[in-house]
Amino acid sequence: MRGATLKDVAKEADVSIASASRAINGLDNVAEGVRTRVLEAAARLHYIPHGGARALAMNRTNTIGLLLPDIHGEFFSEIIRGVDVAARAHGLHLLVSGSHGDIREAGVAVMAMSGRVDGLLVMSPFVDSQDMGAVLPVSLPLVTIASRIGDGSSGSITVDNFAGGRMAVDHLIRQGCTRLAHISGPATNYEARERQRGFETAVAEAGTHVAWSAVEAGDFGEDSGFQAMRRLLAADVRPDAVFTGNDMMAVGALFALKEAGLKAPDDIAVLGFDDVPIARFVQPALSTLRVGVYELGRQGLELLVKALARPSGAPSAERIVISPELVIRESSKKV
Amino acid sequence: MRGATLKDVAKEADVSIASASRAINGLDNVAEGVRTRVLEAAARLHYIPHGGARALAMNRTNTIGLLLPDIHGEFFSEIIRGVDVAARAHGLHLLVSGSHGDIREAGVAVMAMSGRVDGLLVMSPFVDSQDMGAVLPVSLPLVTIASRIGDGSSGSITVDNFAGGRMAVDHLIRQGCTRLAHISGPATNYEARERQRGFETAVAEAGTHVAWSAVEAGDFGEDSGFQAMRRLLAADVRPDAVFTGNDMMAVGALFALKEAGLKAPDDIAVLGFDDVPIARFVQPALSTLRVGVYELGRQGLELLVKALARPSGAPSAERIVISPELVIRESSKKV
DNA sequence: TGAATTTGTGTAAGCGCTTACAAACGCGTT
DNA sequence: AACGCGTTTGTAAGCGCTTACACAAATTCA
Repeated sequence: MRGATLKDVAKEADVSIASASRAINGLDNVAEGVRTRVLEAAARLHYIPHGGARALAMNRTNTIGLLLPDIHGEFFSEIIRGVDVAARAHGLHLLVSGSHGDIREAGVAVMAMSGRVDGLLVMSPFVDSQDMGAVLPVSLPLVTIASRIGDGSSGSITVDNFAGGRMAVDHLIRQGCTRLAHISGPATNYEARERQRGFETAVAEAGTHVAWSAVEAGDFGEDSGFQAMRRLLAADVRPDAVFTGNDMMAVGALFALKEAGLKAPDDIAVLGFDDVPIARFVQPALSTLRVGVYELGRQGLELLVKALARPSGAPSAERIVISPELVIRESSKKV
Repeated sequence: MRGATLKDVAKEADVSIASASRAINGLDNVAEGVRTRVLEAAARLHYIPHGGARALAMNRTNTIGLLLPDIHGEFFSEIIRGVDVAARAHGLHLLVSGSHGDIREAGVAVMAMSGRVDGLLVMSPFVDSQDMGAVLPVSLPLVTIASRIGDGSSGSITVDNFAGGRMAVDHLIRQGCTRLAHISGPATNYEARERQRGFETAVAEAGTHVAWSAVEAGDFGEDSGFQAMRRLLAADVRPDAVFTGNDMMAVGALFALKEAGLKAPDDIAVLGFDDVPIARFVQPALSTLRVGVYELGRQGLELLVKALARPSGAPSAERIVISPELVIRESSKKV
């Protein structure tokens, strides 16, 4: 049972297809009689407009494409939610594509979206995202989220990870810690690198306040945090504070601490990054740098909507930078 | 800079638009010379096929619509991920629409998807979802996830919440508990009702094994679990085991317990439902009934793919029922 | 060598919709 | 009665693509 088309409705109402279209879209240049006849016919036939066809004819899909690296965990759920809520407010739909391990895959996804979306919201945390520019269609308005794609022509919304790294060190020093360690995220991740850079910069600037510092490699996964903390504990000199590249690694680190019979924050203060929901529930509750992920998604979409509204020769590529916010819970509170 | 069209490519390669189409789509009835000429021209012009137009012409969008009640929290993130991974494996795209408070909204979303998707994956946990059938277009293949929409014509994948409720009671009794309480989910939620029904049925069947039982109302939110547990504790007779309609309420209940200076499982055993990631991290680690949410999404899509492959007069509406799995952690371990 | 294929290519008719344009129909004016 | 005007309507040309069909060219086979 193929759905009825506008042609069917027009025939049923005994008017031209053009009039039917006008009536259905509520244009005002239609006689009342015709309008009701068309609307009744449409109802009778269970007519539902064909979005695809309409999009083709109007050259507007009312859909935006959302490209994510990997839809895993609370982080992405929040991004999607932020984007979805904002999109819905603007009457836009969401074509989502996740799980892109690398740029090539993302490129394929972009191709496939071409002609189905009015704009693109892209999150690509890979360090080499620069090259992404080559893959993206020039003709589509684009906003990047927390990515390094800095081709300038696109809008972007990013988190100030560097500042976050510095805030972490400042906080830890203020708690009286002097031996700081950082468990870093994957080297291929731009955000992870920035956080680490913030850490290192702040440590360097702190001068004598920091007696010792180290960086241990992790990969954003809980277990890598666990392992890294173990290594830290096994070494000659132990840190009295550990700042991790994200919350999940902090959770892992907390477990390693417990395993070693140590306690946070008394023995070692622990500070995460992101403020995922779990952070509130672990023991001790995890101090962290909150990133308003929902806002990231929401504002990202708003930015894109603005870009869409602009005449096509979009000049001003707006940029938003969000600062992380220090959330002090138990795991880092020494005083 | 509008993107190049097939026509442009054809002109550039000096062939007919039909040949260009064939070359690009890799059909075999094209001379090698023509093929390379077209491909080169396409590359030169940065041609990207217009998905929308192709969909219209072929009457196949390679997109499936995903309708969710509300994209919140880990649960939905996992569903989306399951669906996305499976979709990608089949070369399908995902048009996602979330945050549907009620059926009317969902209906609007469905309309908007019409003509943009080949099939629909719907999750609508509302008790009155029966009526949803009216809203859904008859012409589209449909699979429901964890919903009550039982119009028979559609495939479905559901969780055996009733069985889960019974398993909860069985487990609690086996731990030696005799005074069982249930903190229920919202009455408007079909899954919540089934879990409760399982609880009540099992209690009734347990005869003298259960000395006392009660049901306290919650709404799936953490705080409602907290409040409900408080009420339970304030009453004359206290339960020695509490089974909650989902994990978040269990988490809230755990906090209420802590507030009252009581301990789980020693004073009161606590058992949740869902096995969200947080369950592993709370103190004590939460026992729960695991629902393979990722699998729910993945298999839901697989079901839909099967339905799509079937000739349009789809007769067999396949149904899958997943049983929850008891995950015993600390919060319910008395022995 | 001519007929019967087997290619390869172009023409054109859609897919379901919107929308410029022109035609048709009132209507009040002169 | 002829005119201009504003309102309704239908005709038709797209949107960018696929694909049935027809036709020409390059085979093959008797």
